[in-house]
Amino acid sequence: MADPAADPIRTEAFRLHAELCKVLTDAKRLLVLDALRSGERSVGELAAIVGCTLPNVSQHLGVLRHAGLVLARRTGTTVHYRLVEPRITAACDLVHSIVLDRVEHVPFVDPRDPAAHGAGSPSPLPAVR
Amino acid sequence: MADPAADPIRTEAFRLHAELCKVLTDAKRLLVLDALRSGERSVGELAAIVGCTLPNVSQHLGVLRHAGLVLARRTGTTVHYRLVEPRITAACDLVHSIVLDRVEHVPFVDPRDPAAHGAGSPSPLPAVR
DNA sequence: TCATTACTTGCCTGATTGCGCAATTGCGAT
DNA sequence: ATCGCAATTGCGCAATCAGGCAAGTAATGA
Repeated sequence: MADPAADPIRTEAFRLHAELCKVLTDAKRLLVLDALRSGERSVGELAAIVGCTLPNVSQHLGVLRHAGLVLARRTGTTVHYRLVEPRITAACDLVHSIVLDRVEHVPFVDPRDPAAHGAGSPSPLPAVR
Repeated sequence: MADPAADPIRTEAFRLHAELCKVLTDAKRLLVLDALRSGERSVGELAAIVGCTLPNVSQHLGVLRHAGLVLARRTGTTVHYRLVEPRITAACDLVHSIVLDRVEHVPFVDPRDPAAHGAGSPSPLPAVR
């Protein structure tokens, strides 16, 4: 049958792929990656840029570090982070361009607006034909 | 200050970006997207390819459809799905290449192997310097 | 109309995730 | 040694998510 779902290393590759994508599912982590495009940043700087507490950004950096997307370098008491995987940046650019295309056509809706419900569901399902 | 974290539409863009990435955090959904590269597939076919139940793959297709990554076309009783966003495919290729590079250097470890612990954590933290 | 095939949706449960807060570590200076 | 700053870690809570199962819908054929 040559069932593609039965190939263990292929399955494993897609599992790792999904796991790597999980790292990119937080807006703050994406902001961190974006901030690191311009070069090294300390944890404190990143906390200020992202706009959250230092422990919080540190945890996010831990996730990114564990995933091998950033590298830490210590100087005295401060730790500087930098990007190590340019392909992630490229992938983020692609996804981000999709999002930007979409917000272009849908001017802007506040996600907390209770009046905007049912407006964000494309292609429900074809009824006939 | 021009605080980048204070720009609401920028923040919203990254929120949507993160949300779109959430769609890609399931191995089965990635397998579905991969299967659709070669053309349209019915839900039943995809269930067989991915190796799960039909309701399960249908739910995943619902997620992909809702995210605007696939489109459904009905013919009789069967529904055929196809890709609509080539940039997602390209982004997946990039991330997948990273994963493949990594499994190349780490032959293969079963994720359920209890003997392989602590082997998958790169760059713990720089101690000194 | 009734049965069958193909697919979708709803509901429930166990597992995961993000965040705030407090405690801790690591390092430099007094 | 001990104080202080930078960063990390542990813990508990609320929210989200994947998967299985049962029920519902849509179209075809008898």
